[in-house]
Amino acid sequence: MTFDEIDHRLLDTLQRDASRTLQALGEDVGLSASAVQRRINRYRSAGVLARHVAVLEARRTADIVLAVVLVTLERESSGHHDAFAQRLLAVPEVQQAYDVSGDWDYVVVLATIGMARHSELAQHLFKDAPNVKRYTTMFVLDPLRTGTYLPTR
Amino acid sequence: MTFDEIDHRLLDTLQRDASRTLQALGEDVGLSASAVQRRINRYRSAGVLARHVAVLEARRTADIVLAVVLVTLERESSGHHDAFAQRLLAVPEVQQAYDVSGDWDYVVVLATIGMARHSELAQHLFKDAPNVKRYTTMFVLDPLRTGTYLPTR
DNA sequence: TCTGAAAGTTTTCATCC
DNA sequence: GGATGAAAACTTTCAGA
Repeated sequence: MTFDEIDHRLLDTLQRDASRTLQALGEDVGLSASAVQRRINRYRSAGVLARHVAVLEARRTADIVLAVVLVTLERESSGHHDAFAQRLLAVPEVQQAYDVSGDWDYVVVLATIGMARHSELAQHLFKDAPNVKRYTTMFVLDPLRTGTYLPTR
Repeated sequence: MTFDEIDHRLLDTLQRDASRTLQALGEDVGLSASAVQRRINRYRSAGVLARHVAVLEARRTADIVLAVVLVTLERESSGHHDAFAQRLLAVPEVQQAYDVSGDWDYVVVLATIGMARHSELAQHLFKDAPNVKRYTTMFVLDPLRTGTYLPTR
C-alpha cells in the first residue's frame, strides 16, 4: 500500500487521537467525511491500522511500577528462545517485549501494580526460567514519554 | 479514584479494544450503555483515561526500524537532564523515553523509517548531545509485543 | 448516588453521482 | 472524490431504587 500526503497526515492524527469524527478529520486534511472514511477502511483492510485502544495515564494509576528488564539466554538450542517468548507473552503485565541484537537478547517492559507483584513476576520470568543466563532490571523513575506512535514517512 | 470490579473489567477491555460500542461493553459487564458511558466519562475527568489512539501494525508499515537505546549522561549539573529530556521529546520518532535507575540513566525507544533516518537521529540525540557520556543501541529484530497496557489491579 | 430507559442529537455507514 | 439518506451510536434527561 502506498501513501500520499493526506494519508500521512491522517495516520499521524489517528495515532495521536482516534476519537475525532470523520468530518473533523476531513476538515483538517481538506477532504469530505466520506473520503476520509474510505481511506480509513483502506488502512484497515491493508492491515496497516491494527486497532483502537484506550491509553491510561501511568502516573494516575495507583502504584504502577514500570521496569525495563534486559535478558540474555543460554547459548544452546534455539528452542530456548521460543519457550522464553511463550512465557513472556502469557503474562499480561509484560507490556512490551523485543527480541534485540547486541549485548542482550531481549528487552522486556514490565508494568505491575506494586513492587510485590513485580518481584513475583521477575522471579517467574527471569529467575525461575531455566534458560536465562543473566538479566538486569532498570526501574522507571519517570516515564517521560510512552506510546506506540510510528512514523509513516 | 477507587475502582470496583466492573471498573477493572471496563478499563481492561478498553485498553485492548476501544472501538466496542457502549452497549456491547455494557453487555459484557452487566450494565446499561448509559451506565458504561458515565463510568468512562468518570475515568476521563479523573485523568485515568488519557486518550484514544489508533495503533499501526509495525510489521505492515514500510521499512520501520525499531531500536532500544540505553543512555548515561555526564554526572555534573542536574540541568543536563532537563536539556536531554527536552531534546528527546522534541523528536516524534522517540516513541518512548524512560528515566531509569541502575547502570543507565535513560531508556529510549526509537521508531524510524529506514536506517538512514535512524543514524541521523542517533547522531543528533546521542552523539552530538554535549552531555551524553555513553550510549548503546540494540536494534529490534522482532517486536514480540508492543503496547501500552497497564494493569489496574 | 447510581441505575436503566427513552428522547433527541450526532456520527457513521452504504450507496448514489 | 462528494453527497445523501438510513442505521447506528452517542448524549442528555428523567424517574426509580
